[in-house]
Amino acid sequence: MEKSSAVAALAALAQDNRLDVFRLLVEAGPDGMPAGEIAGILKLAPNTLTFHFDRLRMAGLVSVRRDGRSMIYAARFETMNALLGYLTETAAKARRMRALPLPSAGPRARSAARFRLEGVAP
Amino acid sequence: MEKSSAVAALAALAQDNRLDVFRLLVEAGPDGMPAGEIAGILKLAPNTLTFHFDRLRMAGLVSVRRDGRSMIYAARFETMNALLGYLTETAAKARRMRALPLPSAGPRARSAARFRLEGVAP
DNA sequence: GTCTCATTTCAATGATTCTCGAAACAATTG
DNA sequence: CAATTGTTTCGAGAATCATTGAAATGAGAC
Repeated sequence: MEKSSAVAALAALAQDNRLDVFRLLVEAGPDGMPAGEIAGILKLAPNTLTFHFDRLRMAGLVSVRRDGRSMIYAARFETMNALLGYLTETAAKARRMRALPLPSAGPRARSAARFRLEGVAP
Repeated sequence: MEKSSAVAALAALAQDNRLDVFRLLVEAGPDGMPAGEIAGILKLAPNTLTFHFDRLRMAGLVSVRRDGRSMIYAARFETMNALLGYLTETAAKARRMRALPLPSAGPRARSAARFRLEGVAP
């Protein structure tokens, strides 16, 4: 992931309502959730929610599809994984540069950066 | 980590210059780096840099100490780890709720969320 | 077709954000 | 002490952001 994409994704998540929306969509899984249901749960005005969806969508963090008159939004796990990768990548580089400190000093070994969000975005 | 802290940290990192600053500080390690050196490398006006340091500091992502007339800024790995934890936590919950999909369908197993940034903030 | 439901678009507003120039402050140097 | 260096504080300005109310669009129901 490039820096500009990382900044976009971070900015998209750096807002109370949007973070709530995204976390709700992650819980909902790959099938997503209709906009109206999210508006009901989070008590957000529909037009305000559209505004936030746009931000999340521009950052590649959610996808949309139409089902009847509902719009179904879903989390894009791929992008979230890429963001987490970008954030831990810097740490990995730093670790390499600092030549593996505390090789046997500490009781428990430091684990390498590993993570994965599950799911497939449509 | 609480949601408000996560939003604060995300917002602090969601800006080009600040992300550069933070990544530079992560590379610099626990000993940190003087403000002037960062200003030189990233070509930022000193007062602009102070503005960004304040954001990062308010979010708990960096610490400061004075050394002579230099201010030494250092990344607070603890906070960054907490943020990564917060972000992956949601995913873990979602995974549990969706009852471990693809238990043996894929060739390689999905690993649990594990990460760690190294270092100790002063 | 008309009606209703779900969501989006548009325009306006107050709040924040980022950057800059000028001035102030702190600590070392001469 | 005055001069210099490194950084912060202050004030201002343009830009972006989040929210709102009103109107428009899209799709199914009657």
